[in-house]
Amino acid sequence: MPATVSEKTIGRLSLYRRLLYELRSAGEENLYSHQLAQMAGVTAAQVRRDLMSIGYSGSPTRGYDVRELGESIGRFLDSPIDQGVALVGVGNLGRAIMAFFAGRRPHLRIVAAFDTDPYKVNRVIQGVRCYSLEQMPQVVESEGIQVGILAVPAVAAQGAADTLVRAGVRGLLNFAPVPLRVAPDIYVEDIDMTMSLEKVAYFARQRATQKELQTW
Amino acid sequence: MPATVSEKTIGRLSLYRRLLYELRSAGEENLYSHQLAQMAGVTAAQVRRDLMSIGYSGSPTRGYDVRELGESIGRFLDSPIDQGVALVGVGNLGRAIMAFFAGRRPHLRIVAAFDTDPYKVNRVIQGVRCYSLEQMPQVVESEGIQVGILAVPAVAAQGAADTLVRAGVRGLLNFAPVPLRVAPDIYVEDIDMTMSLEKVAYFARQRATQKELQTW
DNA sequence: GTAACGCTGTGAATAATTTCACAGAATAAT
DNA sequence: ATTATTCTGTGAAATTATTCACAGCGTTAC
Ligand SMILES: NC(=O)c1ccc[n+]([C@@H]2O[C@H](COP(=O)([O-])OP(=O)(O)OC[C@H]3O[C@@H](n4cnc5c(N)ncnc54)[C@H](O)[C@@H]3O)[C@@H](O)[C@H]2O)c1
Ligand SMILES: NC(=O)c1ccc[n+]([C@@H]2O[C@H](COP(=O)([O-])OP(=O)(O)OC[C@H]3O[C@@H](n4cnc5c(N)ncnc54)[C@H](O)[C@@H]3O)[C@@H](O)[C@H]2O)c1
Repeated sequence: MPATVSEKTIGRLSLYRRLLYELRSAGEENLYSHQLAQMAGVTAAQVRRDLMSIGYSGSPTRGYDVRELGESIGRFLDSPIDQGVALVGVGNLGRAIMAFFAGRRPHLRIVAAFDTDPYKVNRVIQGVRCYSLEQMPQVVESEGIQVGILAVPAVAAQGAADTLVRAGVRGLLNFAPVPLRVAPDIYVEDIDMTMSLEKVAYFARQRATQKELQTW
Repeated sequence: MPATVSEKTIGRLSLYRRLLYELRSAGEENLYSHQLAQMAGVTAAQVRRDLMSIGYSGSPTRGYDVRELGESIGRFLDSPIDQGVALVGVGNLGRAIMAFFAGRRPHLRIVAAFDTDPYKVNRVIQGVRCYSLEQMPQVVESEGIQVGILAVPAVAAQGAADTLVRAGVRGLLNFAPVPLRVAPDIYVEDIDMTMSLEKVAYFARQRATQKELQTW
């Protein structure tokens, strides 16, 4: 069991757990590494290697217990106490995100939203209260929020990140197409849709071209 | 100049180009690898290594020409002819995406949307016509679409992917939290917000804990 | 019993990615 | 001119991530 677990492994564990949850709903009780691997789109060795890091062991004959493994990943990934999330920027994307996460994982839910638009402040959207920026330090403090989602325009992203971090947030999910400058002990995950779409366009084109050249 | 360029490098090149474009708007004409690196949040060696793959050379004394380098990345990344994109699923997320990409890069724009909801079909949203699923093969064919964005509910994602691929699409940007099963010559990029948020929550917590234990 | 099977857990090998470190080059200063 | 400076481009090294390959085990079949 390694001291630190890589970012990639954490991501895959999250995926495995979701797949296990679906299997459990479907009534499955056991599965082998190669089955989970096929569902997750990775190799069986990868699955077993990832599971080493949480210290869960399967049986050579039955494989893994769907319920136990799911719970084991949960104990590893989730906080023992519920983690509240703050969303900054209640625009088109922000509202879609609120709708998406509403009523999902209770361990990790959006508990407060922030926006500069006075029309949005004090409204309740998807069951979540929208506050003004001035209220952020107080709300983040009182709710014990450690995670922030940035869905503000690019120009406002760095400022919003600074305010969140000053208020006590330790991790950021950033949708603004701007690399954030934060202290090295703050974790930032960027979701850069423009970059992702350009990647898809590049490789789609490349594969199409390769296909044409396929003469062997 | 390597025969194939890694996915990660393609992603960073997309980012570099955006940063260069901003610099150009700000009137900058030259910059060094360490400056671009700092803006992109990577090392200078990484920038130089990435630029090797597109075969653009800078000057040891002036660094890189902002305009030339941007154009050079464009020639490498972009298709010589405009690439149209199809969006499937005009819900909360789909509409936010349409708003976001509307009027951005003309090389790579959403030219058609698809939805099963008869209320949405034949409407024009953000300048983009919404079609029924039955029209997909015909529209994808006539528009020469190679790239698809999936913003449909999880249960509909695999079916929508299959329909897109059958119609001729070679690359997919998938927002549904479901690993897609497609032919190996189809490129898929997943944006899994649940996984990303869980990663942030995990590392935010871990860093916070480390800070507490910081006794050295 | 015990032999055969097909899995897991994991050291070792391999592959991919990043960083180091420095020769070579363009310029500026003298 | 010559020297000093500070960068780029790139082999080589280091690091990180993935895959191979197999010993060992629980189960089943006979
Ligand atoms: N819409 C998308 O699908 C999409 C896709 C990729 C990236 N993004 C990025 O996500 C961000 C939000 O996009 P959007 O489409 O929701 O934009 P939007 O304009 O619809 O919403 C932005 C919201 O942020 C609020 N805001 C502005 N400044 C603020 C500040 N300083 N503090 C708090 N709130 C502030 C605005 O009042 C508005 O409600 C942008 O950075 C955009 O580039 C959006
Ligand atoms: N909203 C978010 O911020 C968010 C975040 C992460 C992931 N997602 C994922 O993105 C997807 C869409 O999310 P959403 O919030 O926009 O959902 P939504 O319910 O608002 O929209 C889904 C849209 O897809 C259409 N649709 C349903 N079946 C279809 C089919 N077979 N073909 C074409 N269109 C079909 C519906 O009519 C609807 O317009 C979901 O898979 C969701 O899990 C959304």
